[in-house]
Amino acid sequence: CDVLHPQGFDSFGLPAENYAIKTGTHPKETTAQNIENYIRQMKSLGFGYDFGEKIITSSPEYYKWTQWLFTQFFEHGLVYKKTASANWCDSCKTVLANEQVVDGKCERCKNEVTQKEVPGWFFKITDFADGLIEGLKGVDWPEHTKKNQINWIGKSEGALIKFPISSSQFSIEVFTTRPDTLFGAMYMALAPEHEMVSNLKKQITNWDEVEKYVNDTKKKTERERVENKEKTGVELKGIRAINPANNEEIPVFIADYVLAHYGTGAIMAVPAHDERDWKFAAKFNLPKPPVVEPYFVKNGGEDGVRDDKQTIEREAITAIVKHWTEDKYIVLKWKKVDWHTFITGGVENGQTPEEAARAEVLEETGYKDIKNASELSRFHSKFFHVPKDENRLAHFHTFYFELGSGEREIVSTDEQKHHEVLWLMPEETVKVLTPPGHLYVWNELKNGTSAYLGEGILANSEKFDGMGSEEAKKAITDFVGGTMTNTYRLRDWSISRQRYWGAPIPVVYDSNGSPHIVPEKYLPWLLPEDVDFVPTGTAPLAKSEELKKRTEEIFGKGWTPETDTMDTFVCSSWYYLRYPNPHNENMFCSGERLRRWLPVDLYIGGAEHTYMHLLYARFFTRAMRKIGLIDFDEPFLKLRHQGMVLDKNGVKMSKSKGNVVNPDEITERFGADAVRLYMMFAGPLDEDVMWNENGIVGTYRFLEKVWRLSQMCADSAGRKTETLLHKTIKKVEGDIEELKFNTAISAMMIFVNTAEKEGITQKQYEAFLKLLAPFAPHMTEELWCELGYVASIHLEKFPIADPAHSKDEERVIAVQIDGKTRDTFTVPQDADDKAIEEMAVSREMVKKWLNGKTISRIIVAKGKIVSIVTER
RNA sequence: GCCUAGGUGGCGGAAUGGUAUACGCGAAGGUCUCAAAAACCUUUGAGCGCAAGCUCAUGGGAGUUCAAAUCUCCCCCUAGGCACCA
Repeated sequence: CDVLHPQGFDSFGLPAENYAIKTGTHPKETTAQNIENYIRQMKSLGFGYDFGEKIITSSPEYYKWTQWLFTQFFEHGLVYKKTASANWCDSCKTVLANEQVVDGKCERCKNEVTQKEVPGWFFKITDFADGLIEGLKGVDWPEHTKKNQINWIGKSEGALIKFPISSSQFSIEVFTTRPDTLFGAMYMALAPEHEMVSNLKKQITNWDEVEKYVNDTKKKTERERVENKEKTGVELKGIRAINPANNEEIPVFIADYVLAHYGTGAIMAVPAHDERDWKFAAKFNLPKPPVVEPYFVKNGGEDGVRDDKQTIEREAITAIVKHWTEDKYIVLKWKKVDWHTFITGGVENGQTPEEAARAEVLEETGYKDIKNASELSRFHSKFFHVPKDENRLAHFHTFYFELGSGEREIVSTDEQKHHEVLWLMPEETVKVLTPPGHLYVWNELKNGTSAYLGEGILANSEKFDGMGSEEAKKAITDFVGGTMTNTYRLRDWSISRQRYWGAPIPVVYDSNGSPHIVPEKYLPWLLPEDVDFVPTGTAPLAKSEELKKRTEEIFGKGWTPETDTMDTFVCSSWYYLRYPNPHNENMFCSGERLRRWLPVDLYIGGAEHTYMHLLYARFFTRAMRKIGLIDFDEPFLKLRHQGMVLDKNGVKMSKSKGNVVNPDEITERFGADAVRLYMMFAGPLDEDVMWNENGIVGTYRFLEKVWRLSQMCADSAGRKTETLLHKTIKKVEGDIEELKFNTAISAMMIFVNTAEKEGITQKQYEAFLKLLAPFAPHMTEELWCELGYVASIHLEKFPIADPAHSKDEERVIAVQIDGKTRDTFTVPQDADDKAIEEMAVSREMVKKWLNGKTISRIIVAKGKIVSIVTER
């Protein structure tokens, strides 16, 4: 079949620009030189690309279409302008990428970096969030890559709820995934950047403190806010919010753990059911009342809920009882069922739960001297009560009792029939306890109360008490007039860069400052060349007289050009659509060629592209389909990752570390084929490869053996060689299909080692050379020529494995006795399980090991293993 | 802190429920040689044993199974990524 295996150069970007700044050479020139060198090196390694079809993203021929796509997106409402916070160096007057910020300082001038609102163009990738999640179902990608993208997009289902600010006309909207916990909201927290902070300035009585906190936050990079473990914040004194569920006033804080760009930039804080809110509330002495009580449903097992049985709902108690002198606790071991529990029982009419608990302790264990009593958290539980033969939905009150002495009454024989009273140490208790609810209260007793994050049954929530979390989410949202909605952690894609070496954004501004796209007939909107690209604090393109003149000549006096360039990820988000038709001057790609070649069948790239490139490319594909430019949703049907090459200390190779290997030098020493083989042999494709020159010696020797083998071809050879040849063809073919080049090479090494010993015919040797040809293209071509062929070996068909030849006459059977391999023997290939079993038990070795034991079971597995199990 | 992927000889790795350590590197001994290099042959997980062979070993601990590097749970460590996601 036809394969399009193209190669291109993503040549815009910061590294090229930095290199140009350093050397004073225009990036256009260095880029051209580098491309030429790369192509030469790739050719010397025998890479079979068609370099006539190459793409260079920094060429006007290509970026014309990058710009054209921008204008298409613009016209279809997928582009907009807004300000967003970015790392800003006030000394360089420039935006910095996270990696250019070192310890909160600019890597170039060491000036302190602050967060600044910077205007820029954005692509509406969030419009496609659901599709980007759904689309992953239909593609053959590594599971972990899919998982990572889904987590990155981060869909949360929740509600928008408004909290009025008392004695003002304002209200603040929050997004929450847990509207069921609204009655437990004890404070609100706003991102320090939240617009309401300045709106409410007049009413805030501690403005100085608030302003200082806002300014301090600006000094933190988002990363520092993330890594800060201690929760900080400042209360907005003089401001109170009203919890719309119960109309109670709660304090309002600003806190940097709340991020402006997620949700609404404001949260309702429920200390009892969120870990961060719990910590924050603890620090600021705020109450933490629980409003959701844990609910455990037991499914499966002896005590799992059974659909065919009736369910009895009742109030219940459970009690943890501590020994009067030792650190031991009462656990009941049940007799009719495999249960270990604390003391449990029902609450009778007229009893308080505590009375019921005390009575139950007395009844079941006889102990009566309860010295200290305290109440623990409530929980709910649904399970099948084996002794009572019915499902139970029990609402538990839990108590902790400390005994004062061992004073005890006699326990009725009836109770004794049900369970045995054990006194257990804490570590034993944890091990044996059956009900999850009991483990939960035990944890609370031992480790103190903490935030309960799960769902459950509502309490302290007025008329919603007793409702399940799931149902309550909608009910409470409706009750306060909120709306159910989804939020994503994915943010819109900022594509503006204040740099020189990128595709100019094809936008001009009229004299009022309103943006207009550059019409198609003026594309490519060329990157001006009369620009000093050394950074001076103004955007490089703003310094171009030519660009200014061009804009005025075309659009009129007073019109000005956009001076930002595009993020290079824009260029790389659609290049695969250009590959089938790279020189088309009328379209980004003809419809015919799109249908012929796309989507991409197999895409190989590093795992580091999971969140950016791969997501952006998928967004582009979906956006272009929406516009009607293409007719598929997913650009890459099958994706596999390749690993990085590390130096021998396991460090990523990079120019800045000076640990890179020059392919020219290494090819000179070992030859391209040995280097290629080593790279493939060193490990699985998707794992990193440690560069170790000693390893190349191995593949070099292998190639020498292959060469020598050409002198050893005879008229006939052992049957072994023929069998192995067909096995090897099958193995190599399958491994290539699965991209397991390391094991394919291993199989070929085994073949050569065997052929050396067993002999080889010319026909077998020729078949082997064809197998090796894709791996070692140069040497196999040479040998092919020496054999007298005129046409290239690379035009030959791949050998076909003959199943009739790839089967051995015999196979080896292993015998395991009680799980240990004790003997092996060979049987004819066609032996059946019955015969194998009979042979196994008649073996001397097997008889010896079976000496005096009775066989209870014999398993013949996959015609390979006989497993004999004796009675124990 | 969170997400993802890993942890197998001296080293790179093989085996995805069925004889652990394929293949390669390195190392030791030998053949050839005046010598060396190259090449070739033998050995090479640990321990015990004259040997046949036995015991132990896939980060640690528990479990499921006739059988676990492989499946389940807990813990430890390493790498990569990260935007405290309400």
